[in-house]
Amino acid sequence: MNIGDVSDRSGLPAKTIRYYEEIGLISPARDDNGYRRFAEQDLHKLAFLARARALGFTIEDCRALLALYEDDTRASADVKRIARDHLHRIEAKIDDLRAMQDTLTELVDACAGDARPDCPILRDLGRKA
Amino acid sequence: MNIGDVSDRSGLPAKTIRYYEEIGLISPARDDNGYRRFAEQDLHKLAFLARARALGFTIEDCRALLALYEDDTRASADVKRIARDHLHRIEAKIDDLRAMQDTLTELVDACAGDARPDCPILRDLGRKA
DNA sequence: GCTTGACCTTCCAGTGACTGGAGGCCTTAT
DNA sequence: ATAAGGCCTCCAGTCACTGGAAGGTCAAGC
Repeated sequence: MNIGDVSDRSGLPAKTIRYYEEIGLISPARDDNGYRRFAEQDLHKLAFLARARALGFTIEDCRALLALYEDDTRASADVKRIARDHLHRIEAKIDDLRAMQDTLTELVDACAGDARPDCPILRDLGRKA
Repeated sequence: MNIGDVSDRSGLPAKTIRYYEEIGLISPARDDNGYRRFAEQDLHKLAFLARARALGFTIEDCRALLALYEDDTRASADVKRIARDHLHRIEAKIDDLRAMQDTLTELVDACAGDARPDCPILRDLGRKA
């Protein structure tokens, strides 16, 4: 398979696949013409990475997860720790965003949104702390 | 006021304040020795920026909001549009994170987290699509 | 007057995870 | 033979800072 094929089958842009090779997540073989030649195993790794990234894991998390995935002697506790830490970060992020959402919703609701200059949003942003 | 004073009073790191000058959000005066000299008005702008950033507005949103803030002939509709668009992006982001949270919670709960290699998290990531 | 330490300055590089584009080689179909 | 499309590398840009190096300035204490 060339890069276009694995791109289609993994859903990852070719650019991203090249980037993953550059940072050492995958190591596809090369044909004589310099083209990357992907085996099924490479595709499988890319699909793994695509799903891990879709769940919001960082690249370094992905690197660790992939290493564990390929290590038959792993302890599931190591996987779980990575996932739980990531889950906590997501929950913290949600909390932050919810706080912003609450404030913004109030402000947007309070703003007339007409041609007049008076605006509770700007009043809030410009208030003395 | 020197940069350290406005940093303390606005809560923004000195580095960030210099950066805001570099990208044209503020234009503090300069003393003969080259030090930035901040007026109360500069501090007020920085506090405005700090609050807008804390609500998650992008720098370009902040630039637009600041321009509206200083424009007596503004229409509140323009402010409201920026805020509402931003609110929608936040809500979309929350939805994305919640979906991740749901999946991750399931996976973490399903994983024993012990010394054995068997792991539902990795099984999920490595499943054939 | 000198030193010390806390400020302040600019400039450069790095972050994360790509993404876009230039310039050029390779393959396939007409 | 040529044109289209796929592949290659390398460089730059994204966003909003952040860290650090190298050096100028200022106030206090000896």
